[in-house]
Amino acid sequence: MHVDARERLIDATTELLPRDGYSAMSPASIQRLARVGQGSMYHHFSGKAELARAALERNADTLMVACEAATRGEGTPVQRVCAYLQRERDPLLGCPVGRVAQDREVVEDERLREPIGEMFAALEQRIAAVLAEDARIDAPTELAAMVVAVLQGAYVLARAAGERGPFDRAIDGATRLLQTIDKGDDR
Amino acid sequence: MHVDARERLIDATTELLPRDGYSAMSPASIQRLARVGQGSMYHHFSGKAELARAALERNADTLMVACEAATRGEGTPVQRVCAYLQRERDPLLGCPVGRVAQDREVVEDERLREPIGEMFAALEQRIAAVLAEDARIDAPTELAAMVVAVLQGAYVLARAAGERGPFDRAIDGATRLLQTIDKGDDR
DNA sequence: GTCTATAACTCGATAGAC
DNA sequence: GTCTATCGAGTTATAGAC
Repeated sequence: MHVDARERLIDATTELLPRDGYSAMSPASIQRLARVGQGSMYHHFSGKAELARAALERNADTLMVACEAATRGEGTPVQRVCAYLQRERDPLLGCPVGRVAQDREVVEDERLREPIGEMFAALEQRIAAVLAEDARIDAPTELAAMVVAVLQGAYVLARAAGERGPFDRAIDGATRLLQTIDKGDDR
Repeated sequence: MHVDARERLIDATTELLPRDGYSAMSPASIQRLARVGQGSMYHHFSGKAELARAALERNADTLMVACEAATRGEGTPVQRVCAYLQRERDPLLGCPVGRVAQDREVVEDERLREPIGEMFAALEQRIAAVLAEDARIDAPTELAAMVVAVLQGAYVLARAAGERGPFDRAIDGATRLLQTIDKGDDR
């Protein structure tokens, strides 16, 4: 079985984006990993930006699906959001999408920023909707933004520390705090 | 009154680091802003990395001082931590220190990662110490990590969205949640 | 559709005059 | 201590053969 070059290029970019970021990810490295030549890459994509956008959209989809799966489980709304927070992640690598949101080139190119902004907005909305199922929780919108922010910030701290400790502490702190507002009696 | 070239170089780098990140910040732009020539810069510093480290240390010091000032005020421990969260910031620019913590070149160069990691550790410790003043708060260490993470994540969300909305929501959510554990009777 | 060669540019850093 | 000229490497992208 053999996937075509276009597909392999997106696969490779999907893998390299979180590792190198956008600016530091060179077309040469993509071509190497995808086992695709220079000319081939520029045949399928107009350039690095278009390829990165395709890969970002794919990574964003994957994360959205994972969020929906994690929050669809059993338990109170708060418990389901906590389950999402506790998901398996690789803190030292960085978030496959958020990792590049600090990159200046990305933020200044609307085509690249768009899929990232949309994913975070969708994540926030999804989590807010789950929390809103419990009518006694006020400000579900703000709590949802906080949940997404804790995750992204936890990645930043882990990378800055060179170890996952701060990541786990931050997630743990957020989980504990959320549980204190969970009355846990609406199942 | 006239500051020497060395000082102007650090000043300029201090300003450019949060704006451009590390990789995208070129020595040429530093020289332009500092009104210092190429040769002069390489006379005072061994290169871009050494200059960036000096600037990062300065930015980290500034932020630590601001955190200590904000948490030294009136009110319960939780109120003082919330006051720190609510400090005036420029979400679309990015944190003067955390902004570069995602950069691969920075993370892989111990000389650059060190001052960043140390600042976050110090922030966490400071906030944990404040929260620990209230003996009824459990897991002050984890809550402190969460507070620092929320801030860093809020920056990420704002840059990804291209507007400060998500930043304000995340800070607001964290503030509200923290206030729910504040019994507010130990002053 | 894929290849190789190379253009056009920018990067960080160095050399050597003054 | 500061200047200008330049190096060598690496960048994204294009040209043109196959």
